[in-house]
Amino acid sequence: MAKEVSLFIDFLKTKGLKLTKQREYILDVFLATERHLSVEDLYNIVKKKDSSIGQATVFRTLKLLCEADIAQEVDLGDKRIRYEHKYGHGHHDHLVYIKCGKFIEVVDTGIERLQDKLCKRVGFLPKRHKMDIFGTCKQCQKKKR
Amino acid sequence: MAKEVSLFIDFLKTKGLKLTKQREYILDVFLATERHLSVEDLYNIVKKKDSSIGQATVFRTLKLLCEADIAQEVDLGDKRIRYEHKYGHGHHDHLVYIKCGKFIEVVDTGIERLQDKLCKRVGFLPKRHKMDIFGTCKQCQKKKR
DNA sequence: TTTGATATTGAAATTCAATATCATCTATTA
DNA sequence: TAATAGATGATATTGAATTTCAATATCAAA
Repeated sequence: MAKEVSLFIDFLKTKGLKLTKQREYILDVFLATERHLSVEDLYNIVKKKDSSIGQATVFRTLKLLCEADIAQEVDLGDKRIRYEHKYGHGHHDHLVYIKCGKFIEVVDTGIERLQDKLCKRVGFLPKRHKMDIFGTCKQCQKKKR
Repeated sequence: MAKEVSLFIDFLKTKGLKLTKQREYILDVFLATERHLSVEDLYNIVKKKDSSIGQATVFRTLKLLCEADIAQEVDLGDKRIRYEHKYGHGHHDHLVYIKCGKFIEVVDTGIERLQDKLCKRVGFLPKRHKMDIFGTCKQCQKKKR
């Protein structure tokens, strides 16, 4: 069993909530998918296997997963909330491939250090930051569009 | 007359569009406001002076200003599209003050350089990026919340 | 001027994702 | 088993973004 599942069970327990088969299944699918999913994306995958699961449940489960620090929202500027895996993924930025839709997570300690310096310089106490670089990967650079 | 106004006139001309008093007034107010405005924000300011101007016109004018490179969208993660001045403001990142809502524009050449390096390292061709740091300024750090 | 072609406007309608509501349904416990 | 609390899925609602549409304004040409 993935660490995330037992984490989720613990989280639900402390909140007085229940592990249902819907929640379990939604978490399974979420963990198995290495992409930035919107609620609708995840719902579409989930309903292929079990068409009885409703979009509302997917929505609510994702919120719970965020509360449990298993998932987190990402904003890639496409006007939809997307979710990514959080557990086991420390702070990171994104390189987002604008043509193929893939992304990679990066951390550059040099950049992080300069960000802190910059904040200190102007008397700013940083709480969180986001840095996303949008561009194309080698494969995509060959494509017309 | 602000440079932006003549820019806008030129833009409209090449597009076969007209400079109306509504557009002119909306641009005036936009330029006079040093904040990240949503359509609604700008509309609320505009209608104080001229209550006959509709929200749709503000919306459309902001889109035109973006096309003319006078304004640009900013996404500060509050789930609304905001607009900032673009003309005369080169690329920059933001330090956003999460309590008082102010922000400053920053450019750190060190960070920019490291970003480019990072991209080169993974064979990624960057097109655009955004980096926003959210935190509190000195004044706000004293406040409870 | 006047006209006619075209662009613009404001109000209202529509869209779309996010979220809330609610009448069941389901598990667990007394 | 009954009672209780939570969960579910269908559907309704919200709110910002965007489009529609009939009325109006603009401007070059007559």
